[in-house]
Amino acid sequence: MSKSPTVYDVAARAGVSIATVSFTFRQPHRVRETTRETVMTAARDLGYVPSASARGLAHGRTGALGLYSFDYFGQSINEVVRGISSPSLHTGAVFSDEDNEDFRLFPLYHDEIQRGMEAECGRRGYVLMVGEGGAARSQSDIAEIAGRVDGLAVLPNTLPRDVLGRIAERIPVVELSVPFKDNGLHQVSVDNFGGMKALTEHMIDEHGLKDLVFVGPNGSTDKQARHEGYTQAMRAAGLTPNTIETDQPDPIQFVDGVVRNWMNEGELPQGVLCSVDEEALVYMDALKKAGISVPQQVAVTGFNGVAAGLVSRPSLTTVRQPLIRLGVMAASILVDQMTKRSSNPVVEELPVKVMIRESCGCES
Amino acid sequence: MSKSPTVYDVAARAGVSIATVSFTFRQPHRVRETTRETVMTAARDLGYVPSASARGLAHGRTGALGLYSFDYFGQSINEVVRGISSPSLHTGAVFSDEDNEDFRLFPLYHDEIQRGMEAECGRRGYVLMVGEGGAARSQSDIAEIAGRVDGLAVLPNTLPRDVLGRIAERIPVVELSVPFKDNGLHQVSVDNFGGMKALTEHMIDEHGLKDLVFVGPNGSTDKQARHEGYTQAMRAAGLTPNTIETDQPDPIQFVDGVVRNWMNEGELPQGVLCSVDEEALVYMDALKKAGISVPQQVAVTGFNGVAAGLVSRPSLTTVRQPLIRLGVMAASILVDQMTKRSSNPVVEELPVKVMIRESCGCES
DNA sequence: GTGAAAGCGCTAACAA
DNA sequence: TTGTTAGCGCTTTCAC
Repeated sequence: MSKSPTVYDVAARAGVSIATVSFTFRQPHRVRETTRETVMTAARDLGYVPSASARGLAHGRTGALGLYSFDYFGQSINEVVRGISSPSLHTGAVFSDEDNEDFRLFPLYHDEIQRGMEAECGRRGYVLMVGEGGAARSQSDIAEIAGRVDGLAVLPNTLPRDVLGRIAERIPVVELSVPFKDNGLHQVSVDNFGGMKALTEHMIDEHGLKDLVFVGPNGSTDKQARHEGYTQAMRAAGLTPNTIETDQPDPIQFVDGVVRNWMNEGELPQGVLCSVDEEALVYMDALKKAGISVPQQVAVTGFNGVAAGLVSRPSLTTVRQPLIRLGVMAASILVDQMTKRSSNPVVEELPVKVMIRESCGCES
Repeated sequence: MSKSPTVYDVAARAGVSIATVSFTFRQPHRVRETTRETVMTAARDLGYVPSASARGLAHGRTGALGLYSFDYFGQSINEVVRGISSPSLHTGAVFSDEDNEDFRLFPLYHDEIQRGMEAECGRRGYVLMVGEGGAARSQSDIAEIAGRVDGLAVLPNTLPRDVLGRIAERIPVVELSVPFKDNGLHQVSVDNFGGMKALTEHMIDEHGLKDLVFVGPNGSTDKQARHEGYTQAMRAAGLTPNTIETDQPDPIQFVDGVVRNWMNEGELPQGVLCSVDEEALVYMDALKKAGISVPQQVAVTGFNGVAAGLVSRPSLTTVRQPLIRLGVMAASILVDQMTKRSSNPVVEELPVKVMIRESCGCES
């Protein structure tokens, strides 16, 4: 924690000017080899670490990209960690570190997106800064991260539109997983509609199921497209769409109730198409608890393709998003835009893939 | 991307000096309310976002904490993402976004630690910067992140000791998940030894098993402590420890081979104690494929407590690490150290909890 | 190939 | 309460 050595210290020790020190690091080819070595040695001896702040200030760019995520559960993750609030599954997220809380299914897809960004950042010479918060955050909070990066990727339901717009005036901003909106921002999403439509068709065509119910929270942007895909496939087959909104504070309990209700009424659906994997896992559990076998009596499917769906029994038929690639693409767009900024926003829609596994009734 | 407005612009527009603008943001109570509003309005109108670089430079601190992770598979995640290299399970990590690669079990515990740091950062007014890389990274790469943060948390097997030491001279550094070493760095780890010992004892005492084999990669620091716990519990019960190292390029294939071998020899162990959950899941799969039932014929256990172990069938008996809390603690130590630096390194060992589920033979 | 010097945008004394 | 001013550490012309 002693005061960090600066270019001045290195320069003094090496007997050169600070410009030479700077050149040695930034444009090594411009300094004579002997000089370079003298400087490098001095730097090493001193334990010199260039100040990113100073560099950023002088150079006009920070060298960092930002990923701004929703907070978990529409509230600060801080509170969740403190155990103040009860977990919920809306966002596909649940968790607590409490010893007696066993259930923790994070929105794993967020992690994968981040990983993609991280990778692309590394490749393009940037570092990644992560932030989180809900739409409620104040403008100054946002500045906290926007002022630190040269480009920003944001997940849905995080920053209000006007704030995003303001940030976008300074640095490129890409929205992830949002349905197309012509709002001037760059966008990267996946084919939620097509994926869900294909999956629904699989259930109808391959398994001959007719009574298929779609379950999922509403309000979430990309889930709407999935719902659309489901609806369209059902209609095309002359079937009646049927939707249950899981938008409840305690999804596990809610789903148990739904299943119980089905049994009381004596009318189990033939298949439950969930808008996210985590939800599907909950349904599988609830059905199992109720003595109903999946997929024999009721088929269940998810969406996203998180790892948990691979190890579940039965393994989960789902639609896999290229999450890593989403992150890679976001970072890539940002970096590209920083150099040659295009007049029109870049809009990418990545393909998804239906992953047929066991829970739909196919032998895996 | 138009040039960002600065304090000067805001000051001009508000008809005040730049100091007043600065005060308005940093010490609002020190400016008259009317002035404050004038300034805020001007700032909002201009879309002013303070430059973190300039602030960091002037103030002497960046306001960011760093988390430096291993790269996945001992190589750059970049290559992994590009699909250049084949996944491996050593680090509990496997993955690919390739459509035809279905197997992706990330080292989820890393994500949870990060989440904890993120939460604590938010609470303490910091942002989180993430970086990754192996011991092979050059010093300048490291500066890339070390020069940006006020404190750094590092996962094992990332930065070489001497580099860490050099960084620690400038900013607090905490090592995560390392067995205690008196190296002057702050350390946060969990009771790997005790956890594995307790789990082994459970298998011996509750299930009456005697032929228990420990499997896991060697080399990994915290796995050694787990191995120790296993060994000690076995010895204490008068049993002979037996270890298989899974340190292979293709763990799935390797494990299949191990199982096949057991069958050929006709000597299945009664229990397989894995050093990480992901490995346990692979063993369960391999045993299942070989027609061996878990836990009836062979019990299997893991370590870490990742979410995948909850949904697997049978669910995985394991030892849960308080991962979030690890991250929280790391960030907390860093922030604390920045203000009142203690002379001695802070060394914390967090407790773990044995999670008895189905794969050990207990009815869950 | 190297040095001198002018900022980059902001903070924090110190003055007023 | 507000303004003036001197840096913070580095990059980058422009001379030499």
